[in-house]
Amino acid sequence: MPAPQSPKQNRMLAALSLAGYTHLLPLLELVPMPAGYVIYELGLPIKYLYFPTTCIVTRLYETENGACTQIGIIGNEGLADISVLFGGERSRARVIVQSTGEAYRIKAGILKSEFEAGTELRHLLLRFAHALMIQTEQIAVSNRYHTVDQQLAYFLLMSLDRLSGNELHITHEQAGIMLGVRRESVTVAANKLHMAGAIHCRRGHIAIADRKQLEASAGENYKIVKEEYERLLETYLSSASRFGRSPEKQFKRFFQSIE
Amino acid sequence: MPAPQSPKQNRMLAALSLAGYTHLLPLLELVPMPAGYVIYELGLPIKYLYFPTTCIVTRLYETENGACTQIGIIGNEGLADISVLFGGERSRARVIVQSTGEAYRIKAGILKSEFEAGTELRHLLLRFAHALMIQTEQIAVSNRYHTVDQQLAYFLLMSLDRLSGNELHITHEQAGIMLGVRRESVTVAANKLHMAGAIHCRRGHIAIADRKQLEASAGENYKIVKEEYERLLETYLSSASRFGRSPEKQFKRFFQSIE
DNA sequence: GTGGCTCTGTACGGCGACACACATAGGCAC
DNA sequence: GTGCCTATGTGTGTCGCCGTACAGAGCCAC
Repeated sequence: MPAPQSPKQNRMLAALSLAGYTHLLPLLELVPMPAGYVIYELGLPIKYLYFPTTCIVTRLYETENGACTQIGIIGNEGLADISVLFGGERSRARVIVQSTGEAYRIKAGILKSEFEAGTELRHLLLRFAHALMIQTEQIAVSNRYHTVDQQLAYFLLMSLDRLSGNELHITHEQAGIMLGVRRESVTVAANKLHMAGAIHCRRGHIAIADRKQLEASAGENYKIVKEEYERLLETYLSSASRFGRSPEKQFKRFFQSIE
Repeated sequence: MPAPQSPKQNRMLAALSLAGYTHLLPLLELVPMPAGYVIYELGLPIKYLYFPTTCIVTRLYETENGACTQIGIIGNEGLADISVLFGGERSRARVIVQSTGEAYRIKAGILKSEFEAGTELRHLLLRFAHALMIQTEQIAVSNRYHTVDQQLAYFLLMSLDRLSGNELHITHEQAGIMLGVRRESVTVAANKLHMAGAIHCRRGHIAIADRKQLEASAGENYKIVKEEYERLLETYLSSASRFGRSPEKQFKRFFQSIE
């Protein structure tokens, strides 16, 4: 495991080759990320992009009348927010810190240039973007077909996968905002999950009691996204070793035949 | 207007510089795209990517028990399917032809190489990917908050924006599959839109009667995505002129500093 | 025109979530 | 402990969509 307070706590950064990492290192700055901090919002200028280490970041979509839905969650496997790199300056998504922690930030313009220039970083970022898209697609499906119970289970699992403990500091009200449902619906759903033995609730806290049970409650919903993220992390690892040896050469061979 | 049966009917290809376009041209092949043709499905090999000209392509997401939801629609402004370029080989999205027409196809491996190599094409593709992500995000929100009427209106507008006429060849059953609702719900919703004077239905056909009214029925849903796609097309136009003059200059500096 | 298939319209009970209202309980400040 | 604020639990009526069932209507083949 990497030492505390190292950029390598972010798995994407850890996946970089030595050359790529040392190149990026002086451009990174450790910053605290308090819950509620707005990283990106329509109309606000974007100065920095963030590689989370111990915080988690949520992508929300707000409708005209103020209703929200979470459309993605980002932990130490990624970057907040990737959409800036795609050239579409405007997005209705609002990106905020969901859980207090730390991140390494980098000037948005610099990372954009790095994204343009270096194949290695770009590959990692695109691969991550793909996983994020699958997350959003899955949420779209979930919003149509799944019950609040299932969605709450999914949300808890996704969040806790990206945190060290097994307890989430969140009220039913806040969870309701994330899921785009009423606070009361969260309460009812949480009670169902509690009855099933999956979670344990305290005032302002939700903890996993039985992970297997919780995963069962979430259904295919979680399974698919989890698998995708496991594949993402595998890609990170293989990328690190591949690029570690001889950056560009190995990369070319990769396209000729899959090793 | 471009001549019939030219790759320039696809707006992304039309946005390329002369150099980029002539480079790509011999690699493109005109193919008919019959409705229902599967472009991409989990488990099937991907040989070709498609630049639609007169067809429209839909991205569906299928759950384990066979229920579907549309998570995106692609016309002559884009490419089907971009996810292949991102390095995530697997996606649960199924990409099929929704409306019969034509497209220019290119070998997936070749376009992937072009995507890696050329900044111009990559910029266009990423910009398009951003618009597609916003579409998916919007659908996620829509699936939570909007009624079937609104979603049907949105679907009709998005489809007909990408076709030449103002009539869609589609049954209520098929529309129901796209929206992820029952056939009967589509019938009821279509009648509401008909009563409002927005559309006119025939057996197997739905036509716009009053576009303003239909847009009003769709709500912010459509407006946001439409604006995003207008911005995308503007980017295409400005890109064509910018790259026409001096292609790689702005990124050269960073290539040097990397080495 | 006639038959037959597909598409469309309508109805009814059920369920999940919503809006609203209100009661209870946890935990911090003092 | 006491008070107070916030978080949580519960109930009632409404609404939108689902599942199911069935009737009518359009259109092609013959």
